[in-house]
Amino acid sequence: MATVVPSSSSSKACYNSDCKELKSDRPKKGWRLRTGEFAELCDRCGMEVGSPTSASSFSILNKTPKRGFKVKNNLQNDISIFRKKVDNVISHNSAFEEGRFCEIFHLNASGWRTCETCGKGIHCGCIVSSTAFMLLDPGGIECIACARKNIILPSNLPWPPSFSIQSRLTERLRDLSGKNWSQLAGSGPVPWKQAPSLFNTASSSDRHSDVPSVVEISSVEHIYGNERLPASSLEKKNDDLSGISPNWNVKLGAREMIFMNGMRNDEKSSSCLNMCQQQSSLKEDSSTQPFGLTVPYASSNERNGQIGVTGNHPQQTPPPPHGKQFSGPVHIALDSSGETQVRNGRPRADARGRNQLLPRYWPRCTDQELQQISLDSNSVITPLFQKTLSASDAGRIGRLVLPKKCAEVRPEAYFPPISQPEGLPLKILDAKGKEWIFQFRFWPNNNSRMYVLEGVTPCIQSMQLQAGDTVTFSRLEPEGRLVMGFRKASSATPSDQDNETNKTGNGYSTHGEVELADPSSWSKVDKSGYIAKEALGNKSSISRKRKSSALGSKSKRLRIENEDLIELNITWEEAQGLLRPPPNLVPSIVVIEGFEFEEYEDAPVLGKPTIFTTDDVGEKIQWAQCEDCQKWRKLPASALLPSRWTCSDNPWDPERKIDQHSQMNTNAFTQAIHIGSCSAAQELTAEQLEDLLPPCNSVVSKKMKSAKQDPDNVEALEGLDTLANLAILGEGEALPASAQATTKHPRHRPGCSCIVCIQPPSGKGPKHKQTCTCNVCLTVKRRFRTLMLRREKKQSEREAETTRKKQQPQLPQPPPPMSEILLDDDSLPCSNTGDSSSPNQNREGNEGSDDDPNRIKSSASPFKGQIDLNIQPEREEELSPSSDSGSMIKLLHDATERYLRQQSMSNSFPGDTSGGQSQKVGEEAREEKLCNGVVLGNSNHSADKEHAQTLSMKV
DNA sequence: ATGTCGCATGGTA
DNA sequence: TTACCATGCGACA
Repeated sequence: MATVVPSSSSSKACYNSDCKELKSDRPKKGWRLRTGEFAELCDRCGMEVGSPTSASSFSILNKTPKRGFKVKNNLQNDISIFRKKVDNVISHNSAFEEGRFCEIFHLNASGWRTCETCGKGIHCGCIVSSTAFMLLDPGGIECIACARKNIILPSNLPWPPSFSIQSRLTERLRDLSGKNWSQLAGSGPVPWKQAPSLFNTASSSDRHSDVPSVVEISSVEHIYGNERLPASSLEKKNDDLSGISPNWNVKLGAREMIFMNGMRNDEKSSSCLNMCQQQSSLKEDSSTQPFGLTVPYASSNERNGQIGVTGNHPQQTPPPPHGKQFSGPVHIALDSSGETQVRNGRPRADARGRNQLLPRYWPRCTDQELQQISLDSNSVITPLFQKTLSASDAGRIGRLVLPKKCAEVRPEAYFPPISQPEGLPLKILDAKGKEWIFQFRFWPNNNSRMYVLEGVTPCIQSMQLQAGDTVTFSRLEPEGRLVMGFRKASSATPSDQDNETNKTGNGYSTHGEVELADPSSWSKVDKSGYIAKEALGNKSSISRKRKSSALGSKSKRLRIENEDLIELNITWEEAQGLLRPPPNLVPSIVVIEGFEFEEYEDAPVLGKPTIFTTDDVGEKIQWAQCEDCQKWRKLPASALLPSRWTCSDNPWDPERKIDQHSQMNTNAFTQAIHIGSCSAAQELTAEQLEDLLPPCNSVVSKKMKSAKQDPDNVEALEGLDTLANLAILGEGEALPASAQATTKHPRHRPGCSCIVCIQPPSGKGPKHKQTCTCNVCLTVKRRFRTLMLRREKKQSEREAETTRKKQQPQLPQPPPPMSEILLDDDSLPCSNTGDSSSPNQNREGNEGSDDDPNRIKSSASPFKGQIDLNIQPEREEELSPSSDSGSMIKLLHDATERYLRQQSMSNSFPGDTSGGQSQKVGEEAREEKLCNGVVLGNSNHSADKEHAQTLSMKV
């Protein structure tokens, strides 16, 4: 009875071809026909159907011409039995009312089966009916009602209902508890042992031949002969399904066909409503529908049907095709325009919350790709999932992180279960047929597991993949082999765009919703397949606008890599220059690896790069350049400027107040207060600016020239990083920018010339001779010297401590105070007031202890006769006295003395508050300031201040 | 110094 | 809040 053969309304027979009855003179209305008319049923079949109320209750069903499906296997259903049963039912109710009519005009009525438990006939050939039964492990099916009774039975339906139905069917299943559904869902996937074909441990013949395993989307032509659904029908269908299936009508050209074997309920997709024999009820929330017959993937109709694409589980792998119904390609449904329907592939999933495979893993393969994958076989391809390669995936580590859902047995058991972290080797074919063997394994992670494929590097390289590209894992049926396809990021499918850039919060394309509501847009959508590609080139302003993109963190990272690379093409130094501490926050000081870092509770703020200095009265100021007039403006040091700052945003310039014609970029806030003006003259001369600019922004020759012209400035600059850089440059030819890069500390600012910032990164930069007296070398030497002094003192203290210990051996020794542990080499001469810290802070207090012989290293330096600027003073400290460091010490001493003599003309800094120290200490402290611009061993507050003082210059 | 392995961490949905 | 997962990182070879 489910096979409804369209017939002329003038026919006297009941429209139900299985009925054999003659319709009466007043036939009952049945479902809506493609012509827009309603099927005329006999009194019995159409009983109680003709009333408007009844009709409305079936509106979705009636108005929804469905895509046709074929059952790929050759399961012949005992329709006669079913007819009898239906007839029995009909004797009580209208068959149509009972929803036992399949809405599809099944020409061949394939797919009818009987429940193994109750014998109820169920059409298994369409998506909707897939919710009405479940496959049984031993074969056969069971209606949903019977399944409820055996709810703990695992479902044989790994694929959820691909399209949810807001229908009477749903209501009928509403009483099924969520818990039950959950349980069903949890059992959704077929246990791995039931799907051995993937690893060729069982032939296809082992499978249950009577299981309607593969349901394919057949072309409308196939179902309807050469007829096609009139546009009106399609429209009606979409009207009915509006709000149900936002994505399902996303269509592209045939070659852009995307596979989709299912949709979440909230996608509410629907392509085929098959109201067959629904005695059970679905939960209203179709998302909880755990069952689903294989939702057909779209497949290529090219290559004479050699490519079959299914969404079935291996267990449901169809037997070798035979017979006209089961052979040939899986046809994708065509819309009225004849274009191939495209869907975002969703592998089977139980659509239940966390058991659901994230949309980003849904396989979206073009048939071209599948054609690529299909090789030359007649295999059916089952896209499983895809993974957009992260940097880690594509990196040298060779580990491809697998989605847990795809890796674990349930519910997305694409890979064999592994219980040991070592996992199993997996053979995966690439599109060329080459076999790769990856280690499928996991490691524990947060009470969970993290699954990876190891050893993918050769494959990745072979495919020339990189981060952002996508690999697709499919299964080749009936061989059951895993196939790995790929898609370059540059050739991302439109659905990728749809899913990754157009996703709204719920992960579904708004396109789909719009398009669903307007079927006429289908053709647009079809084209959009290519348009979307073009849109990709635009780097999708949409994606940036969308706050909640479907992109994961991975994708965001990728996006940065791929799209914002240019925008991020700034150096670390520049980035540091952009960082500003959050306003009104005092940083805490953290010493890491001997280096001092300012740590803020809040993240640093990206601000406009400015130049910090002090004015002639010793007040900290900063200079900022107007974005409009390019003039430099003096601002308080505490000012935090936006990245785009103009004179009009300058409320600190009362003398340069509102200039009406320069308010282009003024916001309301700044208008309300004092506002600067671009018309105001710059307070900074070009030469002064030249001096202010950090070396990276200033031509060295100009700087030197400027220095010559202004001895005062050169004094300020020479004591800073400029001098260090120049010293490095002075070694010979100018170094490329990369060679000049230093390992500046995170809070480095222009002008900071602490030893951390002035030394080139490890392995970079020229090697300095022992006799070199450049600023960097002198700094290193001086630090070394102070280290030695400190070490001596430490040792003597330790000896004294040991003596005390011997006198009081029973008393536990408190840990040394932090000031002692973290004392900087230069802090020793300074006060040990506990606030000592510096960017150079080292741990020689510990590392330099003599009682740690492991730390004594040979001084055999690979750079004999040279000074490695990358050498760490604390390491130097560890030099063995027996080594040739003695000469080095002497050299250091000589250089230091020479340097001190050179600096003897320098006056004490006004901000030098290191009173109370010995003269030597004071000199050293000053010495540090002169050389590094940062008071080593001082608190960060004073250091910052004095840093600015060091930068002080008469502007 | 470099690569690998195993796990931990933290960002994100 | 939790789970996932991209990536960092220490240990080790």
